[in-house]
Amino acid sequence: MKIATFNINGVKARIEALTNWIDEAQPDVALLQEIKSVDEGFPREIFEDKGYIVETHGQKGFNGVAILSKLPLEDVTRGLPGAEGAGREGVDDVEARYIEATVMGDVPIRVCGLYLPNGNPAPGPKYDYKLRWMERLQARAQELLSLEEPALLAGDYNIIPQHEDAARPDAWREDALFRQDSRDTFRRLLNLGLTEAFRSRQAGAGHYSFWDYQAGAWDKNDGIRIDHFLLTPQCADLLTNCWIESEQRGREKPSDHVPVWVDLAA
DNA sequence: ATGACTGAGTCTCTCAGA
Repeated sequence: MKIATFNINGVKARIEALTNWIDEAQPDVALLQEIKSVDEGFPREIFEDKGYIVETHGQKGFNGVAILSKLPLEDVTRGLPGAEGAGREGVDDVEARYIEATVMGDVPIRVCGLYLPNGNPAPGPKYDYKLRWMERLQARAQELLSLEEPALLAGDYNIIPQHEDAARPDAWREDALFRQDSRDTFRRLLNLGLTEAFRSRQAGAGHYSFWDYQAGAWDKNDGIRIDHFLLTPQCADLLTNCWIESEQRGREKPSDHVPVWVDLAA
């Protein structure tokens, strides 16, 4: 089963590039971030006509996450638990950044699609929100790990885990994506017993998932790797491959992120 | 080549992204 995570930077602006990608790449499951759409505005019929089940958790203007799946989904939940200020009824967070569902293949897989807060400018309230959000994610990851079942947490983490994950790490030293607190909090998440899928298959520098629109970043391969798959042990045992589809960044009217994939023996 | 872009809403400017 092929599962992709893709920060599309606006479903309306990306509809051509996104549908072309779906047609060519044929993901079994796609976890989308930054749909920048309310649920009612998401063009679900376009994907339903291609055979996908569509579950969204959107808001006006910014953020927003979605799951497209060729397989049935069960127990869909929206929002990351543990926010102090509740938003819409039944949803814990004012910002639409998290969705979970169980993909009902031969082996059921719990998939969590997340769009972690950027956190800039740092330090400041937005950075504090990012770190608090990561603590809540850690609590949810602990719950999932305690079930000892296949589960994955994937999406735009807005974290550069290591120096080799940025073309110019010095330029990011004080940025919320690379600050020591951000990396330490990400490391604590991994240390619960999660496997970072890409680094379990591929070492070395030069592998990125985001290139800024500005200053010719793509042409210079001035990128960062911030979109990740974290797998429970039972899910990591199913992993057969993980790769970054960087070619998408060179397409017409691309997102600034590209898809990251896992292939699971499930 | 000292490359200031893109998307959405408040909509010809501002905010946010990373």
